[in-house]
Amino acid sequence: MFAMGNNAPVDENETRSRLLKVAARLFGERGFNHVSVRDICREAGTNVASVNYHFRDKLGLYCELIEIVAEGMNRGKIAALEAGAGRPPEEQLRAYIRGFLHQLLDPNPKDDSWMEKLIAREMMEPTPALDLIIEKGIKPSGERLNRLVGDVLELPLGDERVLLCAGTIQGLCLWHRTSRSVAERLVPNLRYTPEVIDGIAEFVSNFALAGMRAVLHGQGEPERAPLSPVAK
Amino acid sequence: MFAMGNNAPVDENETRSRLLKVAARLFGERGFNHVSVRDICREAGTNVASVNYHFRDKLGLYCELIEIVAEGMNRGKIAALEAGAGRPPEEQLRAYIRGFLHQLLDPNPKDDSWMEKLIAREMMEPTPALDLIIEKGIKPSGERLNRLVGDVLELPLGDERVLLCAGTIQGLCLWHRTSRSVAERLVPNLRYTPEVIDGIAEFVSNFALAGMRAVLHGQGEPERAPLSPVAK
DNA sequence: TTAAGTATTAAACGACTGTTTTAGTGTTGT
DNA sequence: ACAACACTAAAACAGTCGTTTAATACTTAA
Repeated sequence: MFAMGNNAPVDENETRSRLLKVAARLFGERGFNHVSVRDICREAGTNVASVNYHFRDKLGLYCELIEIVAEGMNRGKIAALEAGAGRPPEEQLRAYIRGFLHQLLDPNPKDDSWMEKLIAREMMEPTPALDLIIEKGIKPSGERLNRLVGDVLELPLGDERVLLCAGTIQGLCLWHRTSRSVAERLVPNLRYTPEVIDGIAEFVSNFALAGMRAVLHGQGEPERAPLSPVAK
Repeated sequence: MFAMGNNAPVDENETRSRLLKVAARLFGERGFNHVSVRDICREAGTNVASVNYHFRDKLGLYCELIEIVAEGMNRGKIAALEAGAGRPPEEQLRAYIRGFLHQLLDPNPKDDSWMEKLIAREMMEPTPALDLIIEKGIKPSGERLNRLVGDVLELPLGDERVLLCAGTIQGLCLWHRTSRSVAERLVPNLRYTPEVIDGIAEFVSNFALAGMRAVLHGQGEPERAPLSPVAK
């Protein structure tokens, strides 16, 4: 039943939860491939074999972590979305971008910002867990963004332009995460304070909203090239 | 054993140039950390020790490669820039974006597209060669883009909005490289044919030009947050 | 012809990786 | 008491990594 043979039973299986906690931090900081099982166990104060005992293998720990954190992230985002349900869609989109950027760039991260960073990592350096990440993290998050973009553009969700714009907005945000290491070298004394992140969010929002409207009204040269990725 | 002290000097030091050629391809495909010295030597048909003999170590080979390819890339970009010198800046910017995306996404890459992919990689997963990459690849390339953006916006090069817009355009292009692994899973049968890449370039150009103009004319809410990354 | 220098080779080194084995805890249900 | 169970511990395993060593062959210069 419960309280199985645990030697130091603080809560149900302390070792297991310590591993999850440490692994979440390390994977978020360095990514799956740059964290060894021994790193995790050393910081968790457990034996090297504990990961394999509790999670089958390293990837098992990683996947379980993804499921846990994805659930928390989605709950948080649904709450944020419902909080601004009445407001104009533009304003909701601005809030989305702002929240997204804070989770990606805040140097004092909350626990639930792990997923966003992981998505950024997994895109550049996919692991066998990419499918799980897409299903649990990217798809749910992307659907909400799609709906917001569709509201702003007053287009149905399935419209190709909505999908492209939503993807582009995700890209604009993730870009600021990806380019951090370079930005910090090009701009000395760069610090991602909350005010700086707000400024970036303001810029990205303005840029994106104008870009969206241009796509809607067919600005620039008339679009004649097929936008659909499925060619011909 | 046979053919130990291999002569057959086709050109000056064949082994060395074979290593460079193979390494360029493999590093471009998989990145520094995901290519082993043994991978390179196996495909080049040389001994494992050859990398260390000719380039001191793995990083030495990597850095020499960066210098070589950066030179070629910059020469190519200068040529492309001068070719369109007379045309309107908007058109030049569209050509820049289109060329950039083709180098990032073409599944049958030319030799000189290695640098662009490497920059995308190094941002997410920096190696000790990041400083060299910034100096030889990102800075020269970025300066030219800055000039283009400055021309389009009719602003001086040092203007903060120019730097931000140029960086954002780079991000928009690199995003399509970064998100490939996810895009290929979300959109089945996705193939980056030249026509598809042209369509993406068209979309990105329209989106970016509109975004730039919005930043210029202060669209959206009036900008009150400090955009400068150096806070206060 | 001899000596130096260049280039290539097989083999090994030491450090690290994820994982498994084996033994040994203590707790639980009967 | 005793077997079953959940858990932990130290050690070893098998593999990969970048790098080094020592021996060997070829070219070149004296």
